[in-house]
Amino acid sequence: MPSSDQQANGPSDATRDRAAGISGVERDVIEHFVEISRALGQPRSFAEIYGLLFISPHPLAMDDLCERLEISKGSVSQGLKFLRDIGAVNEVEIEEDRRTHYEAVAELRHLAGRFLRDQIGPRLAGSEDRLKRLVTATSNLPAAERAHVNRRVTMLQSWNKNTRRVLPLAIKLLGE
Amino acid sequence: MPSSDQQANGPSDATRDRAAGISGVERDVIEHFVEISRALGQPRSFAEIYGLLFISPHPLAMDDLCERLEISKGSVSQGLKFLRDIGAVNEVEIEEDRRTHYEAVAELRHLAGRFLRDQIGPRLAGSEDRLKRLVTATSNLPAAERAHVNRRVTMLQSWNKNTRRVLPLAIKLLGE
DNA sequence: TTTTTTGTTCATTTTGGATTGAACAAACGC
DNA sequence: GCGTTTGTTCAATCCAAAATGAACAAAAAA
Repeated sequence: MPSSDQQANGPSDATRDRAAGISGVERDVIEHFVEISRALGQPRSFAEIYGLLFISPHPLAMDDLCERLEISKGSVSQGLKFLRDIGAVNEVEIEEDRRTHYEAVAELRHLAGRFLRDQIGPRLAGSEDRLKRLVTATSNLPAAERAHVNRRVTMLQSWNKNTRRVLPLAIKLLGE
Repeated sequence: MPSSDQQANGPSDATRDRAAGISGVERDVIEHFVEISRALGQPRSFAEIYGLLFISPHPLAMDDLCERLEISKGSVSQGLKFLRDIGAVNEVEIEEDRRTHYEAVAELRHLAGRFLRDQIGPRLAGSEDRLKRLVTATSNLPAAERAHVNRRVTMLQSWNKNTRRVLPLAIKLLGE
């Protein structure tokens, strides 16, 4: 009876969330991650998944996440894929249960580093390409406009360069 | 005739945007800011306003922004309020025109600093409060859970502390 | 083999937040 | 005073992105 054991002992806790077994403290920790992830423009469900894994004392499988967070299987699958891709969760093999379980990677430097590298880095690279093309487009502009536009575009290039220089340093500093 | 002069000379440009006078290069620069701002979770219209001001050779009034970007007066008003608040634009007085005009503040360090201080800082402060309350809530947990939850919450506090320490440094580094 | 369990994909639905536009206020010119 | 111009506010609307859930595939158990 692997599917109903969570009903068997946990749910007498008066502070649990609605139907599923989310205690008050767990809810608060999850909400903490939801807020952070909103600031980073990531969907709420992703943060909920990471949050529950972060506070859980043992790895959880997709089913557990669906039931306890009350979100759909599709969302959990997508969320786990994202979290796997940025290295925020690890797969864990559990004896006598063939479902793959997940645990949260709990190292700030690792998390931030991968997030910045995978989510922000590519955007900065794209910007650089776009700005290069802009320089070309600028060159066949009436002379009057050209000077000013060129100054601005050059400025944007230098902003990009600075940002790419500082991000890796910031990540390194985060590691204590 | 201050309102229609833009129709008098600019619009013969074949690469202009639909009805309003946005040239191809201008459009690209604006789009550049739109992408950056999306990564920061800010509305498109705000980025469009800043972008047009950034590339414009002279300050613009609300009317100009409405017409050329084809967005509503309400949006422009809200966008300018936000940009004023974070110090991304300056008000400029123009002779013989009582409308207040705006110019973009074009210093990366200033922009990033104010944005982080005003938008991210308060969130981090809020987090710290929430985490403090969490520590209290944790203390009346069954001993078995308490140890683990406490370790996790402590970890979150240290992440917060590190982030607050690194952000100002990163801003300083951005200033070349 | 057939059935069940586990997990992914993707077309549709839902929704949070951005945009609109009308009502309003405030400042200026007459 | 009265009309006009400039700018803000906020309820209603709209839309892009997130969530859903059914269809599907793959692997294990029967």
